[in-house]
Amino acid sequence: MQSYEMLKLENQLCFPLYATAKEVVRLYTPFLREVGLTYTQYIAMMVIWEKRSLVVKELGKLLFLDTGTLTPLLRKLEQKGFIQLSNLPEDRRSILINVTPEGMKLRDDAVEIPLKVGACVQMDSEDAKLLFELTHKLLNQITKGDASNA
Amino acid sequence: MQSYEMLKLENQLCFPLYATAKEVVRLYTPFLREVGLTYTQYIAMMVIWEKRSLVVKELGKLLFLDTGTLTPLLRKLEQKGFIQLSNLPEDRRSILINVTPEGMKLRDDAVEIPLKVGACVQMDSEDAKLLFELTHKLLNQITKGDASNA
DNA sequence: ATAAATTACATTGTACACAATGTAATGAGG
DNA sequence: CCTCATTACATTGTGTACAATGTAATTTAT
Repeated sequence: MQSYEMLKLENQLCFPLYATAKEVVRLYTPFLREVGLTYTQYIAMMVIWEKRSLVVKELGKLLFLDTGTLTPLLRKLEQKGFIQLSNLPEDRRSILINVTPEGMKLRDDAVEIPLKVGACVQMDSEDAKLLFELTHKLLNQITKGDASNA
Repeated sequence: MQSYEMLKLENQLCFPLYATAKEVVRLYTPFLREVGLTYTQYIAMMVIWEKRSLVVKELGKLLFLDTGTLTPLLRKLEQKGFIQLSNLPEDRRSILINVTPEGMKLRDDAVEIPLKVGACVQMDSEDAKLLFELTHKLLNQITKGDASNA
């Protein structure tokens, strides 16, 4: 009887984590739409803006996403003209991602987004820092010893 | 130039939140599969186990999910025999969800799941409590003043 | 009582997300 | 060199998630 307590939604840690992540992504949506990106495309572009050039496997490792998600996503980014996909000569199994000039121009439009979203949230910086650290800690804990990270 | 710093993945709070939630859900998957549920079906069943009987709108409000997600999900739970859907006589627009005896039996199989997942995580209870509180705080902040909550 | 607004849910279309499987290229061992 | 395991990505199928739209029932305002 007592053990059913652990099956109550209100006693779960996973649920507020799941729901909050979902609602935060939803907060981004209207701002991202203005620049023609989805949330997942946005975090992919963040990596691509910084690296300029990288391979799909590398991107997947950074975003914790597999090729079943990335393959169609990258094709959409290519269709929109933000990236260019090509074969890596050194290893013809790999796909190289390169940002285009339009892709870099997009960054100038996107640069306001973190501020705009931040303005909607009103979380004090101490809580934000704590939440940042705790989620990173948990993420590292979970994905450590993960075979897919080998 | 400096402002591009805010577009780095590593400086985002949203990303570890998004990735952690995703990976935590993934942790549940093998255990949930043993009892024939997906994660979303599981959190829905948690509410249904506790309430025994409730209307779709109520469930949606508790889970932060809309009918586009819930309608097909509830039909699958009905097909599996865990719930029964019917019209509410007092308001024929509403759909009433009732748990079946098999649905209640499922709870006995599911009762081990929080423990099994907890064993995979190794987060000390202080951090877990903090993370629980911070995500709840942020979730309330975001969904406050939300028209869809009216 | 009746037109108009609202509400509860259903449907459609787009986009993840991932397990499972497939395929071609690379690398390792003999 | 050749076989075999591994790797990087592609494909398929299932299941969310949600915006936008549709529909029928209820409520509100007149």
